[in-house]
Amino acid sequence: MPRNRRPQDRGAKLAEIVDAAVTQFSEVGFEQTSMARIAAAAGVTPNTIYWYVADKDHLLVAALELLLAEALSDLGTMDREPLVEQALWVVDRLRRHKTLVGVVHARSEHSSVVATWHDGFHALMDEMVTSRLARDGVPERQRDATARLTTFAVEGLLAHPTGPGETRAVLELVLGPDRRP
Amino acid sequence: MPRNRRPQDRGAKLAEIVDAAVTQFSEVGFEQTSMARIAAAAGVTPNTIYWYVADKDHLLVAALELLLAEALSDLGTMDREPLVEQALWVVDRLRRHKTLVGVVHARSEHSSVVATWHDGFHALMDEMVTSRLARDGVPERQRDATARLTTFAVEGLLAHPTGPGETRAVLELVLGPDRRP
DNA sequence: ACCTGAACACCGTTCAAGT
DNA sequence: ACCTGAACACCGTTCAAGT
Repeated sequence: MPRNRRPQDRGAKLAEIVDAAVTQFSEVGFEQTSMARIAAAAGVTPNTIYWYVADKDHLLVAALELLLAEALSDLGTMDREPLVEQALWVVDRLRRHKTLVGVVHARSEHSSVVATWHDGFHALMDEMVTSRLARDGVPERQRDATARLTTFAVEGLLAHPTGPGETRAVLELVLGPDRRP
Repeated sequence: MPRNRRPQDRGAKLAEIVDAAVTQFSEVGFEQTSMARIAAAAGVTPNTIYWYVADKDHLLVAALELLLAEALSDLGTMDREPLVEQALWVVDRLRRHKTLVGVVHARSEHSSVVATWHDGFHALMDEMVTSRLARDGVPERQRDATARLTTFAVEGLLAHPTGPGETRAVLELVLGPDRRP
């Protein structure tokens, strides 16, 4: 009778695979994580993964989308906090997945899915930061460059180990209270 | 009679291999470049490379060292130019090898040679920028964070495509003329 | 000292075959 | 529709063997 057997399992199984990928990518690293390893963690055979995702880069994008969605949802809570605090929170939150910054840049060169996700991510970041800068009264001429610089600072802080004081100092240099006129 | 046959060839051959690696890494990308490809470009068999370098990561470091030495030597020419111009020149100069930024970050996680080179590179950058900031009269408290931010900005500009105006705007935001009191 | 041919373990991915 | 066993082409690296 059921035209599609277990119609809700499909999404659930995919989610399991993506969850396994997120964990392995962040703990072991993208390149060091074989499809076989992810498959084992998800309780399937390596080739089964290919029924759910096209290839390893699509799996990376799925993992990134999940991570981003969670982070954005949590970030919503601190909507009214100063930008520096929000950026600081993002850095702290994503430190766990710092490996992925370099991986995204490296893979973007030769995988169009990753490149497309990467572009969209930056567009989103730019838009979020720019609108908040506008709200804070930063003059329009400075907004674009400040938004770009903010993203670069966040990526740089993620990719390189920096102490708490240093991290705050860098972000305040970009978004600091002295920037509000 | 010669205890070591062709004593000067050793360095020359190594240089050929590293040159081939630099070219292939920048044109095709590090991951996409197989040892076989580098070997072919250098006119040797794949396994011959292993007589000169320990592994692919050591070859990457050799390539980075060559690139950095060349860039620093050329940069010496513009020692007296404003910092913004120097940074702009560096970005423009290294755009050809932009792929390597992400690769270094990605490989640093699991290769100690690459990690060590990466650390040294940042220490050098910090020192260079800090000393120039001091010369420009930037107060000591701001120097460290500004130096860090400069590196992050340069890396960000390299990793992401940005137009000339945008690139300059970002760098001026960090090092701009308005920063001199 | 220098270089090679042949092999090793492993990788992402495919595919014919099962249910 | 979903999953698998077995295979494919390729990878970085090793090693015994040559000169």
